[in-house]
Formats: sequence, C-alpha cells, structure tokens
Amino acid sequence: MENNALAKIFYETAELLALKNENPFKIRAYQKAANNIENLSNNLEEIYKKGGLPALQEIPGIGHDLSLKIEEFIRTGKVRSYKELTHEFPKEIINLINIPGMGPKTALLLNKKLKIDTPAKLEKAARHGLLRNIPGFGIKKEENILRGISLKKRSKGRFRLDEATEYAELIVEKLKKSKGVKKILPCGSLRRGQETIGDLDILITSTDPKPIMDAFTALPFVTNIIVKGETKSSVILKNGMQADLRVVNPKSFGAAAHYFTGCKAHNINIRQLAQKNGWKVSEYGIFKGNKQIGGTTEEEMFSKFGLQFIPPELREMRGEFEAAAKGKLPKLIELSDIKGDLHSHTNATDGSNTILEMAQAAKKLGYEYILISDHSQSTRVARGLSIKQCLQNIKEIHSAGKMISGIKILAGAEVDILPDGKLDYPDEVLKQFDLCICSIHSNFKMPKEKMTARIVKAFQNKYVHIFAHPTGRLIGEREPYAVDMEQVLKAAKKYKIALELNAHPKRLDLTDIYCRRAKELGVKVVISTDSHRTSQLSLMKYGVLTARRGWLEKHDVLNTLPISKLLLRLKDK
DNA sequence: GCCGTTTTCGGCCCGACTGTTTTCAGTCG
Repeated sequence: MENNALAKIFYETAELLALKNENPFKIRAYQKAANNIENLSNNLEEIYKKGGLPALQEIPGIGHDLSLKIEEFIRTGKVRSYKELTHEFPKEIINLINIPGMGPKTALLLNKKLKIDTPAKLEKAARHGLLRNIPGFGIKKEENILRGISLKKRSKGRFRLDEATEYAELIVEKLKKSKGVKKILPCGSLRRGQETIGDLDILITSTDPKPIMDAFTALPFVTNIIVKGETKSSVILKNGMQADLRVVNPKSFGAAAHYFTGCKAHNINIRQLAQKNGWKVSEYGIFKGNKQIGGTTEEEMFSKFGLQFIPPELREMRGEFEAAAKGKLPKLIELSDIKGDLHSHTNATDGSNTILEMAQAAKKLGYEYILISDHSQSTRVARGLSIKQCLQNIKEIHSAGKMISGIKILAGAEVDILPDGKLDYPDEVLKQFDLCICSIHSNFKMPKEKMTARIVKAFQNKYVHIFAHPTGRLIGEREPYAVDMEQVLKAAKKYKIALELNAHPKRLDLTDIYCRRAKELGVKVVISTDSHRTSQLSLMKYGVLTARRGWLEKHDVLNTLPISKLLLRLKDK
C-alpha cells in the first residue's frame, strides 16, 4: 500500500467536506493528516503491522478516527466514509474547485443555481453571461472565472527546479536595480529546494513599494497580471509559471522571509507557538500586543522560541521543530563538501565531451576525482560499449589520467542490470574498474516483486559499488518503475551498496524522503550528476538541495570523502 | 477531527486582494 494513495483520499475528503460547508477545522484536520502521511519516511502498512492502531496514532495529526480509517484502507483498500461523500456530489465538481478563483462556496452556489458540475459547463455559462445575474456575482467575477479557466488550461502544473531557479535569478537580476530595493530573496518551495515548483515567491524589502510593483508587473517576460496591490502582486510569466511579489518594510525582513518560505504547515506551527507565549506572528514580525519584539532577522523567528535555526530545506513539518527544540538538528551537507562526481559520460557513448575535457571541468569545480562511467553493451540507444570497447576505454581513461594533474580520473562504467538480475559485463571485466555503477535501463514494466528481486540480485555481485537513479523516474515524464524501495534499501545495507542521489533536476532520484529513510537504515548515499557534457557537472547543487531535504549530513554521503577513504569504503564488502 | 505542563472541552494562523458588500465574504498563500 502506498502512503500517497491514502493521502490523496484524505485531501479529497477535505475538499468534499468543504463543499458540504463542514467545520473548517475538521477540513484542516484532514488536510494536515494527508500532508503528514505524504511526508512519512516509512510505509503506513509497516507501521500498522508493527504497532497497530496505537502506532498510527503516534503520527502527528492522526487520532482515534483517522487511525481507524487508515486501518480500514490497509485491510480493504477503501475508505467507506470517503466513498459515501463522493456519492453526494457530481464526480467532476472537485475539478471546479481547482480552477483559480473558484472555491467550494462558489462551486456549490453555481451547482445549486445553474446545475453546473463540470468545468466545461462553467465555461459555457460564463461565456453566455449567465453568471452575472446571480446574487453576489457581477461582470468582473464572470470574467475572472473565464480567466481562471484559461489559466488552468494553459498551466503545465508544476515546473522543474532548474527552470524555476533560472526564472528566479532573472527576476532578481532585473529587479535588484529598481529604485528603493534593499534586499531581494526568492522564497517559497524554490528556497526549500523542492523538486518541483508551483509558483515563484519573491520577497523584497523597501520603504517605497509602489515603483517596485510597477517594475515587476512591467517585466518583459510577464504575460498576464493576476493581481496588483500596494504590497503584493501576482503575474504569469511567459512559460506559464505564476510569480508572486511581496514588498515589506526592512524591519520585517526576517518574519517575511520565514513566512514566504513556508511550508504552510510549518508557518502555522510557529504561529501556534507564538500564541502559547501570548504573542502573535505574522509576515511583519513577532508581536507582543502592538510592539514588535522580533522578526527583523530570520534567526529571531527561531531563537525567540528557543529553537535552533531551521534551514529552509527542513521546513516541511517533518519533525524539524522537535529536533530544533532539543538542539538536535542535523548539520546538513553543503555543496562545498562534495569532493568528486561519481557518474559521468563521455563521447565514447552518449556524452558530448572527451574524458580529458570532463576531468578538466571537474578539476575547475575543485574536485579531487571524477568517475568516468559510460554505458554498457545492452544500452544500445546510448551506444553502450562492447566488452572489447570497454576494455579499450579503461586504457584510455588511464592514459588521460597521465595527462592531467590535480585530479584523479577513476575508471568505471554504468553497467546495466539485465532483466534476470545479472550484470551486463562478466566479472572479469567488472573487476578491472576502480568503481562500478549498476542501473536499470530496460524492461521498466516488470511487476514489483520481479523488479525488486532483479535489483537485489545485482547487489550481490561483489564488483558493484553504486546503484544509480534507483527508481528510474523522470520528473513530469516517466513514473518510477514498480519497486519495493524498503527492500532495496535493506539489501543495499546488507550488501554494502551505496545508493546514488542523481542530481539531474529531471531525476532527483533518490527522493528526499528515501534519502532520509536511507540515513535511518544506515545506507550510504553518493550524489552524482550523471553528466553527459561538461556544463552539466554544475547540476550538483540540485542534488545537494535534495540531500539536505533528506536530512543528510556530510558523513552520510560518500563522495565527501577524500579519494583514498572513498575507495576503501566503497570496496569494503 | 485533533489536541492538551493553564484545558478531555473548547479551542484551532494571519493577512492581502478582489468584487460587490454598505461592513464583508471568498479565495489565496
């Protein structure tokens, strides 16, 4: 049973309860529970098997009632109360709520008055001017709804971290020159390093917001202005992404940065802590009565509550408050800790650069080593190397090594795990590599048990050291293959295989949640870029962000080690 | 529906913006 399947049921329950005009706090309880379930690093079914209902109730936001629903879902695959709710409403009505500008109240009203229950019917009614006659509606609201529908149609949903980062940098570059801008900081899920970004949140401090708002909404790559107020504006960029700008007074910088970074549940928690102290927290600061007692710096947003500073990547309500209160937050890995890249391709297969060029680029980044790991023979699309070519390639890696100083070029390969779990080269070849990566490039559609067994079998080969992009997903393009990651992680521990966190922003595989589980189980991680050209070596930063989200520290990641220790660790079988 | 070193009942984050409201509801983050 997947945690996310149940999280989705709880999220939808919340939406349906909102349509019923239920107690808003009950609705929030469902949302909170769904959010916490999504963020769990282990499987609900395993938790239940081990500890039953009491174990489920130890999960924050899960009490008596919800634990019973989880139990029901584990046993039957269904939640009856949810099923019953869905029968009370037309099937597509949730799609109405998800149109920007529409909410449960509006959806329900339109359903009652005009029998609208699908986005298509809503669009038709709005085009025919039928909405403006309803009490509380007018021409503008009608136009807004039409705009929301077209926005929804054009929106590609979420954006990759690298694309969002590039736009954020562009906006910062353009706006930092505007008159009166003191500080400018991209916040939101981008700052938390989430793998995909819904919209950009940019924070600026200034005492004169108006001209900054004007400059923002007039940026050349802005296609629509959604709202434009005194201190807050929202626009659509030409790639379809929404960007929000907030301008606050410099004395509120810390509180605003904290607030706009989120996540939402994390913010609510800080505000509740404030209440307990008789204070109030908003994006403008920490207040005792009308007096601001903190929030000029972001550090104060934690120190005032007796907490360690919580880095943005940890602000996901995954136990960061408990750890910060005890002074037990991890000292997160940093980009500067990385001493080498352990996954790279050259023009021997599907890369663009030579061995030497890749090594020179890695040296420029200050690395001590780089592993050249071209594809093995079965990966024909990538022009994988035959045994003969592979042996030749090892020689060429060694001779390239003699032509450069200050960096060690390691000879390796990214060897396919064949459908039966055997490796794509015989042991006599494998043993000649300094380090060997294995990974899946074919037969993605195997049943879960077979795929898991395939991977675990490969781990038993003593010449294999690293398992690359462990779930095979491509963000927004390809789902992960069916695989029991808990078993894979445990096998990695048993056979001393390091799991790769592939830093390419379209992979980020391991995910943050699996990184954390790996750490809990004592499985070592390597962060590599899988570069196919020299410029991609700089994608390492996205891998490090994901590792930080997974609470990883320097000692959890093997390519923070100097070369001698690295080889000792990986070859210790 | 959850939660508790003030509480097992009575709370539950806080503010901006918009439209149509004559004092505020709905939506969003």
